[in-house]
Amino acid sequence: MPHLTPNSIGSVIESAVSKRSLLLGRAAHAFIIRTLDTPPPAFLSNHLVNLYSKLDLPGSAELVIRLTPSRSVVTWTTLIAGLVQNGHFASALIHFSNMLRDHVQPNDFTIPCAFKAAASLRLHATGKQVHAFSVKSGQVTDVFVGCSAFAMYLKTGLIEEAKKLFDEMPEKSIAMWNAYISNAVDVGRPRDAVHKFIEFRRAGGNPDSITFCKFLNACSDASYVELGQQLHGFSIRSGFEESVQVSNGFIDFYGKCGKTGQAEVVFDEMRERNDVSWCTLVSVFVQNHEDEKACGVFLRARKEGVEPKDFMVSIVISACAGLSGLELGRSVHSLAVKACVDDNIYVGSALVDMYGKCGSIEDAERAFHEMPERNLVTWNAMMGGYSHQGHSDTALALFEEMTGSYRVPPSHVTLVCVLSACTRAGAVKQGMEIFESMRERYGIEASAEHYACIVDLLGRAGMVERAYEFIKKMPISPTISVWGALLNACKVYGKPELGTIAAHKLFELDPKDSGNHVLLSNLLAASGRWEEATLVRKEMKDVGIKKGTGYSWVTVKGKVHTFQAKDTGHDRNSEIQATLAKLRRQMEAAGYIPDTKYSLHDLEEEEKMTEVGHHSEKIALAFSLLALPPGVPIRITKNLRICGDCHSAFKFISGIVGREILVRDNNRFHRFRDGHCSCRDYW
DNA sequence: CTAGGGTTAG
Repeated sequence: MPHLTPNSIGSVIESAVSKRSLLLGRAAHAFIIRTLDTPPPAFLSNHLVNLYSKLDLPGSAELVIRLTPSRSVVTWTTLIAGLVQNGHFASALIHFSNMLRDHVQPNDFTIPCAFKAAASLRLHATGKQVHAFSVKSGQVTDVFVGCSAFAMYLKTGLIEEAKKLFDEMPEKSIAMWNAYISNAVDVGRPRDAVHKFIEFRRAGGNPDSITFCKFLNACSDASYVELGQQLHGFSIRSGFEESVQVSNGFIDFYGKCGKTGQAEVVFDEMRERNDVSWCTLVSVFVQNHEDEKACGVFLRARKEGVEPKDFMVSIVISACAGLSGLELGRSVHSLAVKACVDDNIYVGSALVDMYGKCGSIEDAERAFHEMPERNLVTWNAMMGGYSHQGHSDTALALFEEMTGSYRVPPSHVTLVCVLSACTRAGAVKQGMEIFESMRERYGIEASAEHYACIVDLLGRAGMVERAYEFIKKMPISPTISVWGALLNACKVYGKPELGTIAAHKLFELDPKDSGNHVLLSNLLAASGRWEEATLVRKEMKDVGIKKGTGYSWVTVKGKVHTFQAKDTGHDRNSEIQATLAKLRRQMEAAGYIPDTKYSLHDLEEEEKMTEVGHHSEKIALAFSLLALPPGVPIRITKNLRICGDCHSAFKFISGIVGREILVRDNNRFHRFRDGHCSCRDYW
């Protein structure tokens, strides 16, 4: 490289920075040391500081600074800006004061960095000092300086100071409006954000891509669905159809409003996508419980060569949790290890959650213990896993450990886990005590979810009337899950009157749901109130509510086998039928009597018996017994709730064949072993 | 060679 001039070395370093190539940058640095005088020209030192601070090697950058006698404002600012960009806010502030001690005056590039660092650390006193400095030097009126000072006051919560600054600014850049709107969204005041946007438009402002993104967040947070849709037209007219960020914002907005179809349309129509586009679409499907679609988009992304980063991996793992897809979950786990993202706290928490929901508590524990750091979500996931699997005592012990020795303050999610663990353990007294001390001890206001837990707690313990009295005294209006818990208890303990009250509340709140009608009708039938039961069925038919088709599925060697009731379409059908017949004989010998009230059709008794014998979960079980090697636990997933007859049949079968049977239905998890189920009181 | 406001999650 004989012809390299200092100027061209500068360009080489510049390109190393833009390509983020440390190798190239180090080569240039070595070349400088070998061929040029020490110290090199000041501008080359600046280039080197820029290189190391952008590539997040602050130590090397500091070293270059120390070896540069002619440190200028640019040298210092380059270092500080790099530190801020890489999130090292405290060192940025330390170097800001080092710079002052070095008698170098900050310019209007330096001060915004200092404001940003102070704001990110919520150091309002430091922020005020920087502000005072910029007033004295006359720099506040600069649009960048003023805007960053304004943003600092917003972030540190000094709203009055922020407003004063806003009004005093001679020229308001769009960044100032964006900072305002964005802050309103961040502090949970989306309506303020919307009002500010309208004020901005009245003042003649034209939104840019950042305004659109933040405004969309405000729309979804405040459920302003129509406003967001109107904005879609406006954004296209303003020429933002090509903006990847804005399109990503619309995908997210439509997803949060439950319009997954629209979200997909926006995604499909994008000419260019980045990995955020893919992640957003996957998470849209997960948020709306369309986990299969989420996995489908993920596989498509893999095919298109999108790198599996921590973000994507954590979302896909939660999709696997929703599907109870242990095999797929394991394969995403190994992908996470290969991509070196399994150390990420989001990924780790998602793994704990996934293994817990898939019924593999040992894997959940392993993932939990292997995590380098844990946060509240990690603890919640582990506790949820234990509680879900019926290990109530372990869940409660973990709660003690978390709040006691680890001093992690619980969230409302934690308390839902704890209360449901109490329910499973039948610990009424303990559960009530925790519930009543929530506000005082943990500063958590009980939400409808917590009330539902208590109704469930009392209901499952057989105190159905007390549960109803409890609902009547609720200070907030009871939700679907509250009445659902009561109806469930009425079903278990045969309380047709209360059950009818609960069910009718549910019909109002959730008119399209078929499950509640079926539950009430079964309850009435079981209590001998045949006419009322028939009436509920008739009502259901009249209003046009259909019971969704029930599916059960199992995964064998990575292939998913799906079954419906009375399914005869599988390749191994004749073997399946033979297994079902054999199982029925063995069960009957052990004392099993088919419970025909779970047959939903108007048939003769004999036919009903045959029908319940061919529910999708039984077929899936027969197939699993054929297809899986002996001793391996059988995992069945069902999109509806497992039927009561199948539930008792599975208990018998688990004893007869000596196998563990794990069923994940759309309500809960069942582990059948040695003639028992982990949910004991459920049916 | 240096700057403000910013899209995705458990």
